Amino acid sequence: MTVLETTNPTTNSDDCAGPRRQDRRPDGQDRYTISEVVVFTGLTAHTLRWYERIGLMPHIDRSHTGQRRYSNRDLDWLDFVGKLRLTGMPVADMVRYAELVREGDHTYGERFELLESTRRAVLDRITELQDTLAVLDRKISFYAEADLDAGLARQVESAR
Amino acid sequence: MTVLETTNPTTNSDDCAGPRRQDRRPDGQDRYTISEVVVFTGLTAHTLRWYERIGLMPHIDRSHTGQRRYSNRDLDWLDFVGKLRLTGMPVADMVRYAELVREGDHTYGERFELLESTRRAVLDRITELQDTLAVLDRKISFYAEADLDAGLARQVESAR
DNA sequence: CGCTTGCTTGGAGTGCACTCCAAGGTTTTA
DNA sequence: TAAAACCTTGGAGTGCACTCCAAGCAAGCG
Repeated sequence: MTVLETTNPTTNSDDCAGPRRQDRRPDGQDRYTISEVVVFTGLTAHTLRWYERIGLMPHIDRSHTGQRRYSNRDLDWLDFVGKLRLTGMPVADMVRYAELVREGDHTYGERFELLESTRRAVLDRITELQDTLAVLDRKISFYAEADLDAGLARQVESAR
Repeated sequence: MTVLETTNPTTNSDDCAGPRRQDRRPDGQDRYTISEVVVFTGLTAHTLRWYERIGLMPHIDRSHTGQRRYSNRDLDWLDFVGKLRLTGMPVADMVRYAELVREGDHTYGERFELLESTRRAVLDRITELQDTLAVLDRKISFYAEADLDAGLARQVESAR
């Protein structure tokens, strides 16, 4: 029975977080197989190939038999893409950004604007989350009190 | 041609944010049709019915002919659900919470824990977004410099 | 009364972001 | 050299959160 293409996201061998990304090799010997990149990024091999298909990656180098060989530069790009993903940016927008990078230096302005509007979206989202947190805290402290006096609690809640 | 079931999220008639929720009627005359609730919540009628089907709503009162009549209490619940949705909580978890509420007072402990872990998730997410913001800012200031070099200073200034 | 608009249902469809599969070729280990 | 593990592709499948549809009943107005 072959396992192939691990799917379990907990099999990351990096349970204790932190920037301990295994052992990147120096430029020149940076020809990583897809499964090494899986370890570096936490993405699945499926996802890495899919990123390439949709144009989110630059063209990845290949071995003489056609297997992917990722470079340190590719890893840097994947790190950045991971950050964009954390912002909640849709994949389509990330692809747009990747296209701009491929098109060359004359797209700096547009890239700047894309990042700026992403930045604003992140700031808005943070504000939104902080507001929500306030509501959550009120509800939580209500339940904490209710814990002390479970009988009256329901009436209090319906009154808000 | 019948329009029915508006789909356009910008047809909210509430473009200028704020808590100006139209005109809630006093308790006793609070029997809103589904389309009134659409205006209050910004959700579509489809979504409101779907929330009911999946058990995210308590049983909604009906007119003598079977049409939904929402109460102020239902509106409060939908507001709270909206907050939970903003946290990114999966709908399945919200349904779980709704079940706990239906089950009665003896589930206070579990509700408390659910809210507490949601709270922690929100805090983590805020931290994550702030970290991401730092990366974004570095990238943006790089582009801002590049823009200056490229003679695009005007754009930079207008962007702040 | 007829017309338009609104509401009902179960079930099917959509868009996103993956996620997996089959069938085969490649590389590493014993 | 043979088995085990790893890699390739195009296309199909999954899960989530809606989103829409068809067919028909209900409500408000001139």
